[in-house]
Amino acid sequence: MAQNRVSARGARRREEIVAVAAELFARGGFRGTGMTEIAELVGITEPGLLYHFRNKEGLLRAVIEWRDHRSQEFARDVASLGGLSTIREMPAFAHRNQEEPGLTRLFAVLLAENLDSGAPAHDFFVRRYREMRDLVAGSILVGQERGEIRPEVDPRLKAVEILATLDGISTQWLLDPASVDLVESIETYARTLERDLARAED
Amino acid sequence: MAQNRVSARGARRREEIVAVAAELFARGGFRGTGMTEIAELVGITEPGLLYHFRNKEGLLRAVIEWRDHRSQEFARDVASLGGLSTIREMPAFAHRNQEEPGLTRLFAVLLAENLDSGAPAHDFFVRRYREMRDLVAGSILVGQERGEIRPEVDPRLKAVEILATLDGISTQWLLDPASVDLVESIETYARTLERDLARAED
DNA sequence: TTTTCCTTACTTAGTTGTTAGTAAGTAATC
DNA sequence: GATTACTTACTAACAACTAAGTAAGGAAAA
Repeated sequence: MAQNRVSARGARRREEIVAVAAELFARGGFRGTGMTEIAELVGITEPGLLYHFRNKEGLLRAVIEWRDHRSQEFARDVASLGGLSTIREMPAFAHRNQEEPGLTRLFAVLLAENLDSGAPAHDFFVRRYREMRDLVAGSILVGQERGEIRPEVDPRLKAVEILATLDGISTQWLLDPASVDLVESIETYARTLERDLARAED
Repeated sequence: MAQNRVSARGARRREEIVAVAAELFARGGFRGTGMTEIAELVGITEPGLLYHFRNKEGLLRAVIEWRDHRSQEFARDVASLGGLSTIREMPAFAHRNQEEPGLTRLFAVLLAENLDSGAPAHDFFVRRYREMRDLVAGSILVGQERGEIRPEVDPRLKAVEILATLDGISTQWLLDPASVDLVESIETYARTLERDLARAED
């Protein structure tokens, strides 16, 4: 077929399609978005899309992979700091999400759509969250080794909690941005966390 | 039409349908679940469903209302305790969710499907989360008046954070129950919260 | 430099399956 | 004997996807 061939023109077109699809999937979900809708916005016919992507699921995969790269890069950078420094980067993370709500929304919507095992991207999200938890837990462990973080903290449980809170705040913000201030909420949470993790010595 | 008439037989049938629909919406979402699928599982034809419910969205509304009643009852009971007592009821909340994952899953899936304003149940979820935040914030305020909770805590921001964490933990558990222990995670979070909210006096 | 020719990037037209929802008639129930 | 609770038969719209043909681009040959 065609997807394997590397052609500058085609690659550019594919990126264009992926960007549009990401936008629409973020709004309406995978199941709620039709190929026609995507095609129309790209300025192509429906079979034109299917020339570039084997099928709708292939397009979904491309969207996820593309967006995941950027997202994981950032996460890895932040986590590599280790310990409390990682936590202090959380407001930056919030700012980025606020300015680019598409990414945040895309993953929130797709995650829920793929909770069920058997859903097209279920395994991807299982893997992703395991990796993220490992990343955060590792960062906590580093903090404990440095003596910045209380040793009684269970890194794995705290990782679940931190990711949960960040996701949950983002979701409430996406639902009702007039009522929930993303940056303020995450900044406050970061302070809470710092207080929580730091050894009680004052 | 028919929905207004009150007939014992019909009411029972409607409940039956709502229960089945809730189960299927929880697995596959609203958009991912067909009327035929629901009808088949109820043991009725598709137009048979539409006799009881004006259309698919009407069925969704019925499902949400039904499940929301039970859910909010519980939330109200717990919040009425006020202060730290409310937080100490969180493990019970976790146990209930674990034993009845349908409800948890239903709301997680439907919430994400309705993030977009214009989605059929968007307004419902906006209202629901505002109410829940008010409920939790009120409970924190009570705790502060009693002197159980530090006065520096911002009740509204802490309410966002608490709901976020509970939702986020539930979602991770739904996605990957083998990796995330719902009850343990929430119990640990409850302890964290108690430590966080209590005045620092030891 | 122009012609040849293959590959890439599509289009038009159509298929098949499924969707929510309707119209009209019928069986059960009170 | 009317109201309630359906059924069968259908429709119109739309879903993802396929088949087959074509236009444009770029590289190589004449």
